[in-house]
Amino acid sequence: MKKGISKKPLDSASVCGHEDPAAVRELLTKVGDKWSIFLILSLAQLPGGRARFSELEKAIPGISQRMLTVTVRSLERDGLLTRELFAEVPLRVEYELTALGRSLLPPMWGLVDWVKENWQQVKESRTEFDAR
Amino acid sequence: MKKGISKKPLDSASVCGHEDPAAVRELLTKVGDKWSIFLILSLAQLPGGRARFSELEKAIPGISQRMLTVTVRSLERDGLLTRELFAEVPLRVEYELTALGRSLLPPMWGLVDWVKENWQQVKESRTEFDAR
DNA sequence: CAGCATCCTCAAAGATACTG
DNA sequence: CAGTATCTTTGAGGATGCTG
Repeated sequence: MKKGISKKPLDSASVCGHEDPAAVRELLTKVGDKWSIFLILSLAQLPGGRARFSELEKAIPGISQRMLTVTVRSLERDGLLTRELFAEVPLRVEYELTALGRSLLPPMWGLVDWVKENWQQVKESRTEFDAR
Repeated sequence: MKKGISKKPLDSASVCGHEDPAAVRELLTKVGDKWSIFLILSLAQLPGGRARFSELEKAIPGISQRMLTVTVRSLERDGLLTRELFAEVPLRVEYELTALGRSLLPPMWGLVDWVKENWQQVKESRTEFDAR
C-alpha cells in the first residue's frame, strides 16, 4: 500500500477530515494569518515578552491600527495572549503571550525560517515561469 | 540586555525587516494560506506523491474548482510543484511536489500538528471569552 | 494612549456556464 | 478530464473621526 511521501500517519482524514474538519481548517487559517504570525513573533522577541499597543504598532511595519486591534483581540480570545490594562493617565495596556501562545512559537519559527531560506529560489522560479 | 523570550536571534529586522520585508511577508502569507497548505499536504500523502486534478479535488474537501486551479498554478509558479500534461483522451494532468515543495513539508507538519493538539483548548478559551 | 465606530473600497473567492 | 471565462458576492482591511 503506497502512502505517498509522507513520513507521518497523516492521511486525508487526519489533515482535512479530523474530528472537526471545519474547526481545524479555521484555526490553521488563523495561525497562518500574516498579522497573527507577525504579532506573535514580534511579541515574543520584545523585551520581557511583553509589549504595549504602541510598541506592537512600531514592531509590525505596515499594520494598521484597526488590524492590530482586531488581531490582538482575536488572539486574546483564542487564549494565545493576555491583555492587561493599567488604569493610569495616560492609559497603558500590555500584551503578553500565554503558555499556549508560546507553544506556537517553534512551529512558527519553522515556517519563517523556511521562507527566509527559500524565498530567493521562489523568486527565481517566478521569473522563469513568467518568461514563458 | 533583555531580548524577549525568543531563543533564536530573531529580532524585529529579521522577521519583518529582513533583506526584502515585502517579499518575505508575501511568501509567508502564501505558505500560510489555507488552500496552499491543504494542497501541499494532500499531494504529499497521495500515493506516489503524485495526483491528478480530480484526485486533488476529492482530497481537499470544500475547495472549488476555480480555487484549485488558481492555487495549483500559483504553487507551480513558485516552483513548489510540477504540472505534467498527458495529451490523451480523456485528458490527464498530474501534479507532483518538487524538492523545494517537499522541503516545505516539515514546517507545515509542525503547524498542523500544533493545531491538532491545541484546537480544543482554543475552543474552550473562546467559549470562556465570549461568556464575558 | 489605546482604542471603538463608521464608512468605503477592492481583491479574494464562490457559482455558473462553456471548451480543447 | 481539466480546465477557462464571466459574473457576483463576500469580507478583509484601509481611512477617518471620536472617546475613556
